[in-house]
Amino acid sequence: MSTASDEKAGPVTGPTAGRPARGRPARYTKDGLLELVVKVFNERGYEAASMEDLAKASGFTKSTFYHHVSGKEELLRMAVDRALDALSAALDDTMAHRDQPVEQLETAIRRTTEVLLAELPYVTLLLRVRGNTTIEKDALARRRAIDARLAALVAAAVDAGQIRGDIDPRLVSRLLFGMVNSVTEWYRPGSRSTSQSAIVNATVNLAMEGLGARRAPESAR
Amino acid sequence: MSTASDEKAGPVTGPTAGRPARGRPARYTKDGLLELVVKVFNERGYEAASMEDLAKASGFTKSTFYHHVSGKEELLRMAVDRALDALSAALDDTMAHRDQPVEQLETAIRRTTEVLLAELPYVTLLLRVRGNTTIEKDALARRRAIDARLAALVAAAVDAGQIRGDIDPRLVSRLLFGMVNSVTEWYRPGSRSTSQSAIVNATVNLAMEGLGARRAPESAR
DNA sequence: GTCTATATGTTGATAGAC
DNA sequence: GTCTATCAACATATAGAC
Repeated sequence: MSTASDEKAGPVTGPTAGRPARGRPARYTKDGLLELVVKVFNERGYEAASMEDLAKASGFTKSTFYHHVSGKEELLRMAVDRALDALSAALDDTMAHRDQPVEQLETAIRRTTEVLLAELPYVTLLLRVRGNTTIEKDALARRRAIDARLAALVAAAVDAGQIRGDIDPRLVSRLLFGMVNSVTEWYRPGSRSTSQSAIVNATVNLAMEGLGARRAPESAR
Repeated sequence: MSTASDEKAGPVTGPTAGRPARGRPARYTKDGLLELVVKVFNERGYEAASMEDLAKASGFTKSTFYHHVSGKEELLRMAVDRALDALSAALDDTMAHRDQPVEQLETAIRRTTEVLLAELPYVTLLLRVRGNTTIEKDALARRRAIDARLAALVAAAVDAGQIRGDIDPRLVSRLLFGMVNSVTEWYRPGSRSTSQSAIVNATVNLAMEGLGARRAPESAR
């Protein structure tokens, strides 16, 4: 549960085979069970998803389900931590290369979008967290830290004169990564009409160049 | 409750004065009460907000509150309809002017952002609807219709050769209006640091021109 | 119009037999 | 490890006294 990609082992990722037989109904890896739980969280909403929903989706009874997991909040924590770890790692990696600020910014947009697509259910859940419990507030704090690093990247590129400086860098950062994050609202894996690489390239290109319209000199209104 | 802006009458928009007195505790216009309800929905989440929460926030007991409103779902319907009516009206207005496609698109981005800021709580609630009940499914259907009209505006501008055509128009539309909608995630009214007009201009300018970086000719990866 | 009291169902979580 | 049975708390919603 510590990092994003460590599978426990073996070929088992879902129910062992077909029907959950009685007596020995289903078997999951930790990650396999988490994946299923997050799917239900995203479909029904975290609050609205009951432990009975989760148990039924896994093929366990509610009580057996409790034997495998510690509680609803802990499931949420594992899920959002996975998203936050992946996003942080991508950003660490981006800033490890001492490129030009504008190149770092472009890489950050690209890598963030890639992580979002690779860890879609976990990031989706993370972005819907609104922060009542301690776990949610911790997740929001980690998110804010990431947002601050992204905003700093924008500011650095402005200071270097490599991108436009007529908009507040924090506002630019919010809008740009708001665009990136909005992908969770509609993308569904396996969509034949829109490949992941097309989404990544579109996000980067729209961020850097916009619609590319020739515009009349704008002023008031 | 039919349209977005019709106040019932009079100066009353919140509790009449100070403490809700016993026997005649509070008085709201329909819109005033809805505004308060939507505030609680957005703070706690629609599902998580109980009718008792809403009643307490209004100064009524739960039972009295039920005397004024018909139920939780109907409150949701009124709120999301208000957002949808406002967005539809802005789009109707935009397309009524027979400007160039690229101008219509720019106006749509501007007007949509303005509506989002003017009706922030209602649009925020609308954007969080995930669709289990009939009311939610109806709201999502109306949203999809609006999204389709926006995507058509993008496609028309591409066809007219006025904006870039190297990205699927539907993808462009999703990303651009995903950026616009992301404003609900962070904007709080009364923010002195970021005026509404600054947000609107930033949204339009970023959409049209992007970061304005001079980029190396891109290809692979 | 507002209240107290309650009907009816669901929630997250546990106890204990097998 | 899985089950049945059960818990206290809380949900939406209503009935009826005042």
